[in-house]
Amino acid sequence: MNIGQAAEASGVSAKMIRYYEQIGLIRPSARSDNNYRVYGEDEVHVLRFIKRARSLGFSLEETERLLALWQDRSRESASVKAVAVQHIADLKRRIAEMEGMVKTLSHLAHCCGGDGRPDCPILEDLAGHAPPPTPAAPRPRRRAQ
Amino acid sequence: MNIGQAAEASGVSAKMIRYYEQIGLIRPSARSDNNYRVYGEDEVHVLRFIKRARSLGFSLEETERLLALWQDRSRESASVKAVAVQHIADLKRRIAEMEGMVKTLSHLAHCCGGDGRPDCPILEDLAGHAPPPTPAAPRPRRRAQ
DNA sequence: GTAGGGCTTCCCATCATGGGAAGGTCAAGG
DNA sequence: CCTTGACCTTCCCATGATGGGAAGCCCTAC
Repeated sequence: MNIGQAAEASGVSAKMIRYYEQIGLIRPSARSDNNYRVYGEDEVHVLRFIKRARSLGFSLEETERLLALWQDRSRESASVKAVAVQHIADLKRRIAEMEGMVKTLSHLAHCCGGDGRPDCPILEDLAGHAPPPTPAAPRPRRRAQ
Repeated sequence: MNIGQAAEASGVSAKMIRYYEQIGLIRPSARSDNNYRVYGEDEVHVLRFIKRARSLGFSLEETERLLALWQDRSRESASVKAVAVQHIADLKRRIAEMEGMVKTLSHLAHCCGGDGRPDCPILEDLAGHAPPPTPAAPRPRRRAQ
């Protein structure tokens, strides 16, 4: 199986497969005579594992730990659970943070007329009730080059 | 006021102030004889505006739009509200995504013994019930150089 | 005069992913 | 036999927002 087929079969892009190999998340695959990467079922399972872990929000570093635990038959499930529990806490923290933003913004948006007049509580909040500086907004917007 | 004082007064790091200037989010400050950046109250207000917008999760691009609206006295509050409403929707989408992760993970973690035995529903889920490939986990972990 | 702290620019790293160029390889079809 | 197109290879660059740090200039206090 070439990298394209492994990508198809696992849902991980070829680009990412090469990257995972480069950073040592997966081991270098075998190569065929023409120097193409060659994959088997085992490798596809590993890629699917990574894909699933990523879709649950685990970082590549956490994914690496989980992968190692998966392949360690003498693991203790407590080790796995610890990684998961930590990640859940992290997700909850980020969710709470965003919910705070939503709460504040919803309130402000609710108080904003959203009409043709310039008065806007959203801007007032952002400005901390300071008057806008007279100079116009910057236009060029050339990002770092 | 030098950049360090402006950073102190606004809560935006000196590093970031320079960056914002570089990408055109704020206009280049005046310079003193010794080529130091010089800031006044107006600039600090702008920086605080940016800081507040960032703390509400707005991207720098959205922040730029809000900044322009703030400085446009003939703005329509509808324009501001549109930016906010879009951002709220975005936040809600991301929250929902993460809540899905939390839900799945909480269930799996709850079902996991978290003891000294190797059996682990978390790994089973990640693996899609495939057996772990025999090769040990990769160790080197040398990131892209 | 020198020590320290602040400022300047410039480069690099993060995290995970994608885009794209330049070139090798292979199969099908004219 | 040659071309075309679809693969594959490596290499470099970009994203978004931020921080770290080096090398060198400026100013003030001792």
